[in-house]
Amino acid sequence: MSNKQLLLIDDDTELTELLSQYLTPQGYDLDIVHDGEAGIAHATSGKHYDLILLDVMLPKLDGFEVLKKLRMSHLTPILMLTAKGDDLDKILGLEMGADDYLAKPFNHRELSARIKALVRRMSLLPATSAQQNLRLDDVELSPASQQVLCGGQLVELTGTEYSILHLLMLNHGNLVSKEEISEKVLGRKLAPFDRSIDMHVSNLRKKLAVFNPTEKIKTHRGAGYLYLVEV
Amino acid sequence: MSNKQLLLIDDDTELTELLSQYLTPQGYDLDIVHDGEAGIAHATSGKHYDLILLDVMLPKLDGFEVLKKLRMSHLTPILMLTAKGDDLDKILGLEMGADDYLAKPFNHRELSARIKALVRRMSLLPATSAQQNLRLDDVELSPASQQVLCGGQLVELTGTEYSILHLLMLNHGNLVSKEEISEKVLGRKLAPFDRSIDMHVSNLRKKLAVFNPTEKIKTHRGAGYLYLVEV
DNA sequence: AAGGGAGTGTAAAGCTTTTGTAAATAGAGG
DNA sequence: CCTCTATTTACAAAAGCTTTACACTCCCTT
Repeated sequence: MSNKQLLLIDDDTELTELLSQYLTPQGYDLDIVHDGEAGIAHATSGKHYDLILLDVMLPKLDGFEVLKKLRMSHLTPILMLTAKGDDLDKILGLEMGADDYLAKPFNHRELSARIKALVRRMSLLPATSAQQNLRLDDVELSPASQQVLCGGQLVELTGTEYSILHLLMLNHGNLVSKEEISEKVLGRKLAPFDRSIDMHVSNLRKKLAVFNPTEKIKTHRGAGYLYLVEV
Repeated sequence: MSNKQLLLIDDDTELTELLSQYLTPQGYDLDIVHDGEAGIAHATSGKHYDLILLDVMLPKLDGFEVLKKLRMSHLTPILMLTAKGDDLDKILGLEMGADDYLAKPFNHRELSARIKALVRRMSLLPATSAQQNLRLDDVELSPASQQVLCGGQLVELTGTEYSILHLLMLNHGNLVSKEEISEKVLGRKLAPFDRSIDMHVSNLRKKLAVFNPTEKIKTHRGAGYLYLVEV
């Protein structure tokens, strides 16, 4: 299982065939689908992908739509491919959350190098922990299903609550500022009188307290929040 | 959150000037150097950079050399720029550890989008809790969680108390004036009859004494405070 | 050695800022 | 239109910072 798992979403079967032949010998396991809906289905199926190669021109759901939907829940690196050499496409793609962009027709070795660079970058850092289940005391969070169990009981969280809990748990024992939560979870800068984070944390505490009244999220006034760990 | 710190290494002053004008308003702080050696010097100076923009054609030490040297010790994302649109160049750069590669002349918006993508990707990773814990005798201070343990027990400090203790511990054995405390911790000049610092120090002593009655903060009348260390 | 001013310790009060949370509102997706 | 979430609003409560007040201490002066 040391092979890197890639998901290729492209309707050009000639190209996918070629890439498969090219990338497989280099130590990649390639899943190939030919339309946007299938792409989403695979990417969210629970299987872990190290990288997603995403074509822009796709049947059913175009690449940008796929990107947007995936980014709502997944942080998997995405490299976009497009037939158009159009700059606007690039910029849109990158600003919407893609990690890299390559215009067709591309040099296979460049694609390979870019894949390698992205995978290397991601694996150098504890980013993989973002995909792993997290368990702290009686709270268990599973990124694959986006579910949280507290003492074995399912806790019904909204997407945002889940993301905040995930961020806090990833950084357990470390202070996480509201600025950071806002930028990483809500994707925007924290505005002066924005109380959203407070509300989400409040709701999160309320939901967790149903199963275990022990306070897990500590407030550091003026600084942020901290997920407590047993010492 | 504060501005992202970029290091631009390029000998083309016209271009660096242009990029500076283009990127600064977008919320980046740009340090610019014009040769490879200075680039290495800056990158390894201890200052944290979120991203390094590196030209290939450089005086003294070319971009690939800089890349190779930097990668021996640093994982800072590197985006390479080059005048040649040569695919081989790109591949080489990426394989040597660059994270992205852009050929000149490039569209500024594409550069901006690629910078944003890299910075975004990096900042999604767990916060760098690089700051080191400080431990003096039985007092242990952890910058990551902004918590203080005394004899293994958590001491509940306010933000200001924590900051003052941090400052004193950093300068343990050295006198720290009230002026300095006021400016570094409270962010203002010490006013004539301001007793705030005295109060904070008083509270700090009181809280630390709960766990260990040994006096740790000594007053130097008319001069400041001093964190005592065992000899 | 006594007196007194300046600096310090600290309790308590006052004030400001931040946070918790219920409730209203806005918005997305059916 | 209904439902589920996210955000905004509003207000109370809490926490923290500063000010005030007064006792005490150091040290210089006489």
